[in-house]
Amino acid sequence: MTMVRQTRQRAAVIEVLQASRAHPDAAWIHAQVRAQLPSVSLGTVYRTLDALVRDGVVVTIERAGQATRYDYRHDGQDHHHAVCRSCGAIFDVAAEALPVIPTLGLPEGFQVTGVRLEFMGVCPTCAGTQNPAQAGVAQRNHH
Amino acid sequence: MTMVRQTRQRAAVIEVLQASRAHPDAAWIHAQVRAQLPSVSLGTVYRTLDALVRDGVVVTIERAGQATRYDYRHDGQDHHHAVCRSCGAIFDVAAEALPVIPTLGLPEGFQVTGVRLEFMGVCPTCAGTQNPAQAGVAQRNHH
DNA sequence: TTTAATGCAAACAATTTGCAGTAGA
DNA sequence: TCTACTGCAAATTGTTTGCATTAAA
Repeated sequence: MTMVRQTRQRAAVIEVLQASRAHPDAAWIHAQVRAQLPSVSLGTVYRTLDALVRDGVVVTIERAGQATRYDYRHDGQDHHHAVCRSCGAIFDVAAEALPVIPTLGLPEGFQVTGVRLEFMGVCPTCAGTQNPAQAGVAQRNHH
Repeated sequence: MTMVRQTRQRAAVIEVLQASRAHPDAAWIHAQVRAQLPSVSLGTVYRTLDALVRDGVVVTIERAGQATRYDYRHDGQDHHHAVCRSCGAIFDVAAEALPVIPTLGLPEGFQVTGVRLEFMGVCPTCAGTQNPAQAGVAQRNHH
């Protein structure tokens, strides 16, 4: 039987994740965790995040060439994202604001474990400016 | 004024894209293009694909650590995807099968240019087998 | 004790970029 | 002609992996 172990580093990663709604990436999470446990490696952060994603506790926003952003599902609440094409800022969109998406048109027998909905577009700041805002983890909802 | 030029390599990339509904990645597209124009570089393929994505002609499916898959929007028709977590197979889901998604709950002033909807889950083949199918470009809708 | 989880560093792979040369307009 | 586009190769960068060690159960 496989056995999942409760470790200090795993707890730290989860804690950082829960405390942030800024859609952090692995490197940022790593830095935060190191403030508590200086010896934790980036590899461990990645492995822990993978496990959390598999468990459905954490959701990812993946963009080619850019670091994956991780999003803790607070209270198991579903929500979706609006991603600015220009500056990379990510905004939360409450799932309640959207209708339940029926799983029609799927291949016969496909078992859905999660739905990912992303609105691509231009955020208010970038829409109004010539020079787009700088993307970053710290900066969020920059409007 | 910027000027977009019609080049042989760009035409070849578009042609390959239009001919395939298998959600190919850049390397596969490159190989196909080279069958016609052996000198075309992978860099050019990437640059061309980027332009097509910007123009909204092509849609991407991005997964961390894996190659981005490119999907030509035939007839400008919107459609979404079902991605198998186990083998990576990608299935098309007709947009008609889904309700129009209202853009409520978005940040004030966010201009939506595209919606990306992905059903994550397990495909019929992987659900029924212990050992998952091999993911690949050639293999599509393996049920 | 048993073996999952870790830290470290090296390996990998996808994508981007600088630059000199090519070819559309 | 003019300059967008190309090919090439090197550089980046996010992510994964092998292995000896540590620590949770």
